[in-house]
Amino acid sequence: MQGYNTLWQPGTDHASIATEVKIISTLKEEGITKEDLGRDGFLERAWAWKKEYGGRIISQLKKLGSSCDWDRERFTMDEGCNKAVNEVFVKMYNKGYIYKGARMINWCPVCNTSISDAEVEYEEQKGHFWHIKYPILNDDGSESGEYITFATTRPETMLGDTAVAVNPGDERYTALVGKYMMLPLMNRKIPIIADEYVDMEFGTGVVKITPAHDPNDFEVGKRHDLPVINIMNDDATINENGGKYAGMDRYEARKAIVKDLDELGLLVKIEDYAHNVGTHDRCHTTVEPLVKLQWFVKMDELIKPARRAVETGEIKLVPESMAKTYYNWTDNIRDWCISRQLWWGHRIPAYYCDDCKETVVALKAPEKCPKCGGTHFTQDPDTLDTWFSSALWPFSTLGWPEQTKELKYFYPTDVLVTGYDIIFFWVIRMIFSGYAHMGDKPFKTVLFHGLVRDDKGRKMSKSLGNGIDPLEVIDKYGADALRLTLITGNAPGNDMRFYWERVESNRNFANKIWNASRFIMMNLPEEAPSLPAEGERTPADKWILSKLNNLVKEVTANMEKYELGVAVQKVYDFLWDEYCDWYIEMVKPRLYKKENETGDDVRSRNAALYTLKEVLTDALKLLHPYMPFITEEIFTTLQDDEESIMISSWPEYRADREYAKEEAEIETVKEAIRGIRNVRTQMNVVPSRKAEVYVVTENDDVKASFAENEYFLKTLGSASGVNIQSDKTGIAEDAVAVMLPHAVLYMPFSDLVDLEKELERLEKEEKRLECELKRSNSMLSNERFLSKAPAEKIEEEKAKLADYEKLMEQVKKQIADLKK
RNA sequence: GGGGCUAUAGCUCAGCCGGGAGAGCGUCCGCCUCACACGCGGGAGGUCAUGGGUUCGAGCCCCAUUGGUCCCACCA
Repeated sequence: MQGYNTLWQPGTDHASIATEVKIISTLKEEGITKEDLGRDGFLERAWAWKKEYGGRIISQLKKLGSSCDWDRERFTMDEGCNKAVNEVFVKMYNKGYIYKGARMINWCPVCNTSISDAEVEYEEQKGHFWHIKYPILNDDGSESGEYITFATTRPETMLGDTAVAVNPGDERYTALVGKYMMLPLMNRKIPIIADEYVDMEFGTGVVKITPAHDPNDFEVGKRHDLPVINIMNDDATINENGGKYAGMDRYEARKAIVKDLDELGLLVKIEDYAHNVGTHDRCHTTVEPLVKLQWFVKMDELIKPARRAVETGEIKLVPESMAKTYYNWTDNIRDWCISRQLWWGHRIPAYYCDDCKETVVALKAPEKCPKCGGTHFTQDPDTLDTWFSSALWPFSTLGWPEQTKELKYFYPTDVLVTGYDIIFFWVIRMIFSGYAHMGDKPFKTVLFHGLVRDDKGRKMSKSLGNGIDPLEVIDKYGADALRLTLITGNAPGNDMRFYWERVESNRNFANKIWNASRFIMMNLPEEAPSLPAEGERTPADKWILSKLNNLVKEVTANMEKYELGVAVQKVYDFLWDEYCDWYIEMVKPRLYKKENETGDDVRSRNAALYTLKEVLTDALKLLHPYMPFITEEIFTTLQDDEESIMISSWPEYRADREYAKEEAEIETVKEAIRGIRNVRTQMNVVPSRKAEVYVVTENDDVKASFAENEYFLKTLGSASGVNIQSDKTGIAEDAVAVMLPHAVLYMPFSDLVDLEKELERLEKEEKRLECELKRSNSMLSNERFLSKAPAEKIEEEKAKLADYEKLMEQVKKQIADLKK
């Protein structure tokens, strides 16, 4: 395996709405608001709550044997990381990457706070569509007597209208574009403009534009340089810009305005209309879009190196398909609004002179205003977006801007493992921040995993109550089983559903390994077995070594390609099927001490024990990344050479451990045993009833290998005796046959077997072979296959065909014999 | 509205480079065989969403359609 310098970085905590909301709700129980506490008091409470909450988690982890410690946890909001955040903010501001600008935000008039898009809940409400008309003016300013009609769900916002828009392609209105109209009630002259935003098909194809109170209108207003007239106070009452409606609540004003328009004859009609309205998810008040000054990061330049890094492969995304999503974000990037109207977070290091309102951005509060010399400043009340500090995580947690030795060693790190849902929020921002402030990428590879959902495919959430507490899972089935469940069962970047059954089956696997290890340790002598001489290894020993050797090669390759699920599936199959179900069973007879032991018996037992132990040890190493606890426990008990599996070397592929001959030999024997078992089950033969087995083959190699491994047919195939011969001499005519590519096994079941059933079975086999022969023949007689397919594929197919033909011959002969 | 992901056994999912369809769970049959019943042995079960195309050959590559799902934006 390649070496990694990945650092398990300290836990961090960031400004977050969720935290603030949580704390506010705990305060609510005591009947106080955050304003009652004041900013400092609030932060103090927040810290206390955080510490208690975090402390609970840590004490649980400690119970599970973790060495984590609250004091060692480091928070981004502590002094060290706060310093990095300020440093970055000031640097970017001075370079012109951070600016202040107007932006539409969601405002909750009841909570008197701005809320994030994520906190806006759209609910369908029954409302009305008010159809209104505005009088069109002649060029000299007099009323033309013509009107333009449109519909609105929010008539009160007309007080802030600064235009009316139509689609530029809409022929109905082409002549009107550029003309002016009189805004009723306010007596303001406003233009008729053309903008793509307007949907010709919808309503009358006319939209009134209120840049200060609608996000789309705000964008339209920017494009056409329209004035932004704010008509509302923060508590959603009409302000002085609303003329005679000033002081009214937004809904009162709506009523009054509709009434007044009606009296002027400008209200065309009212229709019922159901539409989605944004509400605050906590108090369900209808949110009010308002224009406020916010801080922004200018993205067009900063994003370039981040896009290039993935393009050139300097940063690798796994799976690669995530690049599509990545580019979709980089190519449609907009300036990043980084200010949040919260208290729990990094406060923006911008200070305003109390006297001249000059803005000073600095690491510390300035003492003297550079413009007027004033000495009193007020810091900007806003905090930074969670992701602003998170974006600095790869280096801020390592002590930057100090050039610490951790920073030198761990930056850039190798792999970031994260969920695909935060490609935009976190991954992209870490990447561009890395290039901007460190001049280098933060990591070389990003490995994306999916999200864990519940068994119905829903996202786990508190409100649904469908979350799974990992500690509960660990309590029931163990941390290893949970880890294995989360790593397997899906490909990188795909979501997975959580099933208790899967955890249980992985617990069963852990149990299987545990029992296998117990069996081996039971049999290990006081003195560790010694390395056997080459000749002391049986074909079975070499077979399992060869299998392990290939496993090491494949698993290593898979892991280096981050195919973690595929890799562990192979280890799982090897340990359970090959090692436990076959090798241990094969080796058992050699382990038990006999009465009159020869030196060969002792040496064979030693070889078996040595092989059992070495194969298990290496397999445990392959499994360790997935199931660290059980593998470490077994490893340290099983051997004394190394202190911990964590620092042991990763197994390596060895050319001298390729035992092709023995592998083929044992596979044939396995095939024979499976065939025997199969026949016995189909014939309903009780396991206690042994049967004589005849191996008929003309091939000397096959004869030799059956001779060497005949006792497996006795121990695993319930054979009373094994006879190896070249023809059917001395075998009952009605013996049951098992077809192998290079031999036929016969079992004289005459008195147990139903002849009809046996014929049925053979005819089924004949049918299967017919299909295979047909397929293989058609491939090999296809000229285009022969001319275009690679030579090795053709050879492979020819060999298969030969095997099928041989088997077919045997089956036909047996059927004929039985029919006699 | 924009952009992803996805469709394979009854269920949940693998399937690496295009070359005879796999696992776990469930189900059926037989077994408490001295590591393990959280187990052992054997079996049944698939038109790889649909329709085209490329190829000697498609679960895999291309196009279209339909269903599921997520992210972003949002309907005057």
